[in-house]
Amino acid sequence: MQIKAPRGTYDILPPDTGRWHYVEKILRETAEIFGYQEVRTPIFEHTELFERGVGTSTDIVTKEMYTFKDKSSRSLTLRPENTASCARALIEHSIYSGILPAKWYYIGPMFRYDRPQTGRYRQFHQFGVEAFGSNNPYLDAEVIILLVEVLKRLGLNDYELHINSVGCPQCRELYRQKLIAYITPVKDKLCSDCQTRYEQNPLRVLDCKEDTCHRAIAGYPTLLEHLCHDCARHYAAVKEALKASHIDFQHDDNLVRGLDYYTNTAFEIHIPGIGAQSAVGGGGRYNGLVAECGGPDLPGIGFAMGIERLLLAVDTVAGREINAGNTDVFISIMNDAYEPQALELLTRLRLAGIRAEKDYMGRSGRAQMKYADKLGARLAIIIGEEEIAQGFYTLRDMQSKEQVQISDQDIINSVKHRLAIA
RNA sequence: GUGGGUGUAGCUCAGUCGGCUAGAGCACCAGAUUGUGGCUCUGGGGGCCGUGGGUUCAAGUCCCAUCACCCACCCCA
Repeated sequence: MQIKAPRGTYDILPPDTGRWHYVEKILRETAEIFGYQEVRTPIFEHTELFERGVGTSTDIVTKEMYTFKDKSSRSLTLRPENTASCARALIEHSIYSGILPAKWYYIGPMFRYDRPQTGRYRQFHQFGVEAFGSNNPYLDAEVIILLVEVLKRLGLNDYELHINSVGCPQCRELYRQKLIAYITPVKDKLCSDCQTRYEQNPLRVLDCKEDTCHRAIAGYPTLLEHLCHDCARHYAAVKEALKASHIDFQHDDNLVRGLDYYTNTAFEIHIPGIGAQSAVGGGGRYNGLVAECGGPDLPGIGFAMGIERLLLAVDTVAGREINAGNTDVFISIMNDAYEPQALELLTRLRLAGIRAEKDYMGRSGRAQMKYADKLGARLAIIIGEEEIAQGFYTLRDMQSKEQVQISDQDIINSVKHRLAIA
C-alpha cells in the first residue's frame, strides 16, 4: 500500500510554493510596517499550557488536540494555536518588564484534529499578531486596521468585518445570569446542540444557525446593553477609532468567540464565496490570559489568520496569478562536447547574480530551446561549433528572436544590461 | 463526531446491460526541423481501475468492508 500524506495534511510543491512566498512576504512586510516583530515558539508545548490558556471547555481542548506522551511520559501537544505559546514565552523571558507594549507576529503551522473540509486542515498555517501590555482601545483598533490592510494588499477588498464586545469577567457573568434566566423557560424549544450549549456555554446559543432557536430566543438581552461602564467606554472608543480610519465594520450581537481567554473586543473577518469556512481571520482582546498562564496581570490583544483560506480567497475571489519564470538565461549547446564551457559560463552568470540554467537531460539543440521556453528564459546563449571556433557566444532574445555575437569578456555585462532593460 | 457524494494514466475525465488487448484531452518524451523555442502534425512511454474480501464462467462495472478526498453539519483560521 502506497504511503500517502496523513489525513488533513498535504504537500506544498512548486510552483505553489511561489504563491506561499508571495503571501508570506505581504504578511511579514505589513506586520513590520505596523511595528510588530517576529517570534518563533516551539511547535509543541506542555499540554497544560493549552488547557489553561485556551480553556478546558473549548472544542479545541476537548476534542481537537494532537496530544502525545514523550519517552519520559511528559504530556505534550502539537500547538492548536499560538497565542498561549506567546503568553508563555512572554512570561518565561520576563518580556513584560521591558518596553511595552510588546508587539509580536508569528507565522507557521498549527494542528487540530478536525474533520477536513474546504479551507480546513489538520495541519494548517496561521499568521497572527499579539500586542501585550496595554489596554488602550486604540491598540485594538490598530490590530484590526492591520488585519484589514493585509486583505487589501492581497487584493481582497470584499470582506465583512464583524465586531462585538464580550465585556470583562464581571459584566459578562452578570449578563450570563440574565441570559440563562431568559432562555430557561424556552429551553425545550431549542435544538439538541443548543441544549448542550445551554449547559456549557449559554452565550453560544446566540450564534446558532437554526431558525427555531432564533425564534425561541427572539428579543433576548444583548451583551452590548449589559456592558459595565468601563467596558462600554472601551468598546465605543474602538468603534470610533475604526470609523475615523474609514474601516467598514458591523456590530454583531451574536459574535461570541469560542476561546475562554477573550475579554472586551472580539472580531472576525469573513470573505464571502470561499465556502463554508469563510472566516479568514479572527481575534480579540484577552486581558486575563497572561495571568491565567501564571504571569502578571497583563492585558493583550491579537488576531490570527488562516493562510490556506487567504490563498483560497486570492485564487477564487481576487483572481490573482503569481508565476514568475524559473530562470532568466538559458545556455544551449549544440554538441555535448561543449558541456565544460557551458557549465563554466553558467556558474559565472550565477555568481554574478543572474538566474541561469542549462540542460542536464542530453536534449537535442532544438529540445533545449523548447526547454528554455518552458522555463521562461528571456535570453538564450547558444554555443556551437562556429562559436567555439571563432571565440564568441550567440545571445538570443527569446521574445524578439534577435541574435547578436558577444565576446567572452562582455557576456556577463551584456546579459545584465539586457535583463535590466527588458 | 454526524449526514451525503466521489475514487479509472502525472492532471481533468469517458468507459453502455458484467463480456475481446481499459480509452480521450492535457502534460511529459521523441521525430517532422541533424545550429534555434511558442503554432501544427506524427509517434512513444506511462494503469495493482484507491485497498481488501465476496458474487459470477467472467468484475473498472454488482455486493460488503475499509481508506482517502469532496460537500455540508459542528467548530474555527
